[in-house]
Amino acid sequence: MTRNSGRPASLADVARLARVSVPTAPRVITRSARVSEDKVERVEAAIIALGYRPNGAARALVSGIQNIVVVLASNTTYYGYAATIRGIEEAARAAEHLVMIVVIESEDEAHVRDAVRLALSQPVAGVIVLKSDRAGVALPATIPVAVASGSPDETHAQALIDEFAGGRATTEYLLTLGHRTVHHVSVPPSGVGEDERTRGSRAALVSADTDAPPVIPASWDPGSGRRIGSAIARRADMTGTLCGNDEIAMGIVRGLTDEGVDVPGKVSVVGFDDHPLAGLWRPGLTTVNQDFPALGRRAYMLLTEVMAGRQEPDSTREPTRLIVRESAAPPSPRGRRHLP
Amino acid sequence: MTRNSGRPASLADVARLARVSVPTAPRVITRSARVSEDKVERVEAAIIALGYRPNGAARALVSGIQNIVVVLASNTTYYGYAATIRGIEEAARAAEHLVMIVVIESEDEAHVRDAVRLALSQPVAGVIVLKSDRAGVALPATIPVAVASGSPDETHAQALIDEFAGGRATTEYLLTLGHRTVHHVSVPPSGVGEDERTRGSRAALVSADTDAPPVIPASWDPGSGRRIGSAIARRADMTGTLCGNDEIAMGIVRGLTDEGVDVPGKVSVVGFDDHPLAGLWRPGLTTVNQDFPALGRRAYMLLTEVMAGRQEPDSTREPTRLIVRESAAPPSPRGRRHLP
DNA sequence: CTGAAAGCGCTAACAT
DNA sequence: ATGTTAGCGCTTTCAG
Repeated sequence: MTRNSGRPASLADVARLARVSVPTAPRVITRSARVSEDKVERVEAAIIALGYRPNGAARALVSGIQNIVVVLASNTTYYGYAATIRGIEEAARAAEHLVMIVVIESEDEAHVRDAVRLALSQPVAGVIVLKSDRAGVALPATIPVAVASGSPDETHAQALIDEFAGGRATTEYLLTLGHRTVHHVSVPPSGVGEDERTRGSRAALVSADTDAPPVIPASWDPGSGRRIGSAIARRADMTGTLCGNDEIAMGIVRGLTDEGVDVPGKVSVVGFDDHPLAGLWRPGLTTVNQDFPALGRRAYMLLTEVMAGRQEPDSTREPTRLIVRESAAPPSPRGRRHLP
Repeated sequence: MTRNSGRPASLADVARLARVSVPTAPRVITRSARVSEDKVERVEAAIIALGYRPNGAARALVSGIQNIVVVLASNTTYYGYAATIRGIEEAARAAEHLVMIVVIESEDEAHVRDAVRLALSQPVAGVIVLKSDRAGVALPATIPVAVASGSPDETHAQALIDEFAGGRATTEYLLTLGHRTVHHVSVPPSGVGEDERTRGSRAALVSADTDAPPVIPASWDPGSGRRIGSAIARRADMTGTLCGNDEIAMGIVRGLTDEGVDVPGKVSVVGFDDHPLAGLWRPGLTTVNQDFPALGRRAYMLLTEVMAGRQEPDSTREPTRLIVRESAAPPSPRGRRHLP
C-alpha cells in the first residue's frame, strides 16, 4: 500500500511482490496462458497493492503498435470543429485508438513546429489535420496524415463536406425564390483563395447568367455579422444573402432586425452548418445541414487506410442537405426600402 | 529513397547508412553535442533518405517522462465543455503537456473502465475529470486527479465555477424587478441531487421569504426548452424564469413567442452561461457569464499541484457575473394572460 | 568529438 | 505451468 518511490510500479515489481517470474504477471493480466490458481491470486493482489498499470510506451515499443491519433486543430470551440473532433474520437475509441488534441493557434511557424514535435514524441499512429492548412507544413513526410475539411489538397487523404454543392444549392434556392442575385458574406477562408462555399455560390450565379456581386468578408465573431447586418440594412439591392456560417447568419438577421428590416419579408438570409440553435432562431434559419461527426468518422477511416499503406491519397465528400425554414422567402415585390 | 521493408527506419538504420555509431545520430538531431561537420551531413542525408522519424514509444520509455493529461468528458460539443477543454489544452501546452480526450458516453461501467484503462496505458501525468461523476469510479487511486466543474466533491482537487452565486444573483435580480417568485428550469443534474444553480436560486427565494416552486426539468436538447416554453405559455403564475443554461433559455423564449407571449413584456427569462449567441438572441438574453477557459486553466493548475504532491484536496471557485440584457424586466402590472 | 555498453518495461520465443 | 533469455529503439553514462 505504501508508495515506495516516485517511480511507478513495473511488472518486475509486481512479479517480485507476487514471487513469480516477470513473464508470468502479464499472463495473469491478459489471461494469455494458464497460470496456477494461487499465483493468479498473488499477482492480482500485488497489482492492486502496488497500483500497477501497464506502461503503454514499453508495450508500444515491443509490439510496434502505436495507438495515438493526433488531431491538429486551430479552434476547438466552434460547433463544427467540436462536433468533428467528437466524430473522430468516437471512431478512434471504437478501434482502441486514443485521441490527442493539439491546438495550433499561433501563426508562428516555430510554435507550430514545437507543438507538433511534442505530440510526435508519443507513440503516434497518425495525424488528422483539422482544416488548418498551416499545420501540415510541420509534419514529417513519413507519418500517416489525413485532412478533415479545409480546401481541397491533392497530397493527402482528405475527408470533405461537399460545401461546393451546399453553396450552389442555397444560391439556386434563393434564385428560384425570385431574388435577382445572391450576396455572399463569408467567414475567413481557411487556405489561400476562396472557400468552396463561395465558389459553389458563384457557380450557381454563373449558371443562372447572373452577375456575382463581390464577397463581403466577416470574421468568426457572430458580432461581426450583426455589424454587417446593420450596415446593409439600407442597401436596396441586397435581397438575398448567403452566409458563411449560421452564427454569422444569426448576427446578420439581428443586425437587420435592429434597423427595422424584416427577415424574410424584406431580406432573405440563409446560413450554413445547421447549428443546433438554427431552428430555434427567429425566424427559423434556412441553412445547409452538414454532418460533422460523420466527417470526423470519415477522416479517421481515411487515416486508417493511409496507415494500412493504401497508396492513393483518397478524398471523400459528405453530402449536404438544404434545410428550409423561415428565414428565406420570395423578395418583396414593392422593393424593400424601409425606415425604422 | 527506397523504403526497404515494412518496418520504419530506426536510429540504427540511420547510423549504419551514415557510417556513425548509434548515439551520434541523436546528437545530430537534437544538437545536444558537437558533431563533426561531415558526420552531421551524412546523418542528415541518411535521415532524409530513410524517412526516419523518432519512435515516440522508445523515447517515452527511456526518458520516463509522463507528459500526457487525460481529459475525461461526457460531452465535448456543448459550448461550455468545449471551452473548458480549450482552457485545459492551452495551459497544458504552455507546460509542454499533451491533452488526450476520452469521451465517456456510455452508462456501461465496463466500457468506461476499458476506455480509461486504455488511456492510462500511455505516459499519463494526471487526469482531469470534466463534470462526469461516473468516470471517477474507474480511476486508480495512484493517479493524480483534478475535477473540473461538477458537484462539489471532498475527495479530489476541484475547479468550480461559483454557480451557487450565479443562481442566487439571477434569482435576486428577478425578485428585485418585482417578480413574486422565480421558477427554475434545470438541465439534467450531473450528480445525485440538485445542482448548485438550483440551490443558489432556492437560497435566494428562502432569504426573500418566498415559496420555492418545484423545479421543472429539461433535457440538454434546446428543443426541450421550446416545448416547455409552449407549455408554460398559459400559466399566469410564471412571470420569472431562470434556466439551467442559455440554450434552454433560448428554447423557452422561442416556445413562449410561438404562443404569442411576449418576452420580457409578459414573462422574463434568464439564462446561464453567456453563450456566444446570447447577446444576439432576440431579446438579448440576460444571463450569467462564466469564464470556461479560466475554469479549464484552473483545473490544470490544480492538477499540477496534485502531481507535485500537495496534500490538501484544494478547491477553487471562479466568479460569475450577471449580464443584464433585455430578456428580463419588471412583471406586467396587469397580469399576463394573453391569447395569441 | 565519438563509440561501446547498459538499461528503460514489456513481450515473444524458447526451455524446462 | 513457469522461468530464462533476448531484444524492441532510444538515451544516458562512461571511456577513450
